[in-house]
Amino acid sequence: MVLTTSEIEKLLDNAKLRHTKQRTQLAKMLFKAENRHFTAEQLHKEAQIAGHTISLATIYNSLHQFRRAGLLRQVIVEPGKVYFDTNTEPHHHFYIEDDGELLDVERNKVKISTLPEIPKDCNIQEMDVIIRLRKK
Amino acid sequence: MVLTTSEIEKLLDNAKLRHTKQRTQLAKMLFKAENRHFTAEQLHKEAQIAGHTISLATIYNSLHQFRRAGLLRQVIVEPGKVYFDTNTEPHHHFYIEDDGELLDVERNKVKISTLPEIPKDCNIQEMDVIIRLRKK
DNA sequence: TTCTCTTTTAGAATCGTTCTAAATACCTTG
DNA sequence: CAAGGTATTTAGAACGATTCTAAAAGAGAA
Repeated sequence: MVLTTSEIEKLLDNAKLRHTKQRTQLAKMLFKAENRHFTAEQLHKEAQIAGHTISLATIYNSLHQFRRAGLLRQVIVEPGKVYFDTNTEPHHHFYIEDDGELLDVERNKVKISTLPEIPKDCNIQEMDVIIRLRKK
Repeated sequence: MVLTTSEIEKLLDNAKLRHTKQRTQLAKMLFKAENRHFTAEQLHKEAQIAGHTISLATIYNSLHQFRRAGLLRQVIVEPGKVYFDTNTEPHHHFYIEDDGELLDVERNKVKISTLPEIPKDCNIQEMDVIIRLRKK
């Protein structure tokens, strides 16, 4: 279930981003029915396989633009590499350490009943729960 | 409250690490009454200020040895840098995004009452809760 | 079309970390 | 204590992910 061209246009308009070939191609790859987790490098390879010509720099640029527009979220689970997540709802993650796979955990599957006192001069920005798994 | 030389020796013995000048100096800097969070670079600077001659490579080597021995834990909260934590008990973290400061949150301050179902072929390795804060 | 501003790009630069190979330190054993 | 063997340390190179740079290409407005 891929977005139509006009849906992509709307998405880019909302993000206040011009419609360029590269951004349109990326948006079509990313915003489908199912959410996905990926790194910039993975997406670059995928785009090349799909026959798109897009430089790695543009991938990085676009991912950060999408992120600023609230269309993507970063997930940090491993030193030296950033995952992006098309699921921008508050939720959590399983991280399978053996193969670097990231899986969504719905928010309501982790019930947090007590929170610590927040330092007085701070606001909560976000809360990440990462459940690290190893294969048996 | 710094460890005595013989306490450091015991600590290195338990970790099955030879007593070298560098490891002893680092252990003395790290294992004090209060727990601390730091990066390899920060520790390197600190060691130099204390007048110790220790290369960055040795800092990295030693930190990983201490980690393997269960004396340190890694915390990953930011792309492209690893924090170490002398608190090896299960616990959580505040991360103050403005200045990269990491604070411990005792385990019992976050009560997690429901956990999602774990993929059948996996075991839980660890669970990280990171509460990201911004200064008002 | 022309002008201006934005976007893309290849490649260089950067940053934290790891690797390499040589020098040094440590610990036996004779 | 000296010799020999292994472990450790080190400077600097290498690395991998990411960001930067400056130039070329593209988009939109007049």
